[in-house]
Amino acid sequence: MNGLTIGKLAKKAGVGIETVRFYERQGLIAEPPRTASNYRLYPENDANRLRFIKKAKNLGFTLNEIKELLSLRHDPKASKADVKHRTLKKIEDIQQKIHDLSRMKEALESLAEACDGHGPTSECPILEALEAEEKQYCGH
Amino acid sequence: MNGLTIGKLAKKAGVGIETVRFYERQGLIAEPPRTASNYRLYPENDANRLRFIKKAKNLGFTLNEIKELLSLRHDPKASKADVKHRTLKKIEDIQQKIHDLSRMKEALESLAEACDGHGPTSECPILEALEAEEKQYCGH
DNA sequence: ATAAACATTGAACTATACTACAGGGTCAAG
DNA sequence: CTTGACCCTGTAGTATAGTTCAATGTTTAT
Repeated sequence: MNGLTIGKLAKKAGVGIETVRFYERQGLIAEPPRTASNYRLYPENDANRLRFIKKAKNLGFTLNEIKELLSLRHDPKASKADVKHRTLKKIEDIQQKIHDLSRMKEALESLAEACDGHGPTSECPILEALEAEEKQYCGH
Repeated sequence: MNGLTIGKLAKKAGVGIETVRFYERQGLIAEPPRTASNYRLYPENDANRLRFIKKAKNLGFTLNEIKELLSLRHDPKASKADVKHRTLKKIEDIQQKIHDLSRMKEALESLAEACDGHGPTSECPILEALEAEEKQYCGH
């Protein structure tokens, strides 16, 4: 027994069956081989691909961005230099996201502390969290 | 001259005018005072609020989640303990996101290295990036 | 062998988050 | 005092990411 039916795959990846078919239409997962009775039979590894998509979506990437991320490895019509260039750009995006999340986390930690009655805490740590760097660029 | 018209505010925050009115309808920003001629007049600080919303959206939070985040400070009908509890939960979410992004970044760095012809690199670092921890919980 | 649980397609429907009018009023410059 | 850039409300349309449904075929368990 090799391969997963769409239901097994969906369950393993924690997504809906319809979502799997939707991702196939969108080109996020490859069309799998079919059984004699026309059932899709997925390689086990597609569960990881689906889980990746799920997490990446949770991290604010659109399906199109995720498609790009997944196509970075083995892109046949792209030079190594081009792949490297695009990869470095993605890394920068991600670095920025990590940075923003870290600031948000700090703000929430400061808020949690304020809840203990320990103070003094800034009046509005959450808003401050992500605004500081803008000021440096824009000078408002 | 105190306060920003909706157009000035939108420009300062880097969003569309319609978006500002939409966020007002959704309860993400407060209804501002109006001029005699019924124009909205926003406090300067609302630009920061809008920028926060923009960034948080980019980090994968929905408008509803963002609303919750913004209401954590000064929630009148909630005990300090309750606010603290919800805040700690948000911090965990964020910690998880940072973790996932870090793994993704590592994977892309490994991919970028592979582009230099330095090797050997894993065949599929991107998929591996986010799948490892699942295995530990599910034992597949 | 028959019912329950699963699979197929295609099309319609939903939620979220905007975005674009239409039809009007306001304001600042020349 | 008009022209253009701005604002108002309300409604309708769009993009993204699914979700549901109908009508039908297949597999599995009793």
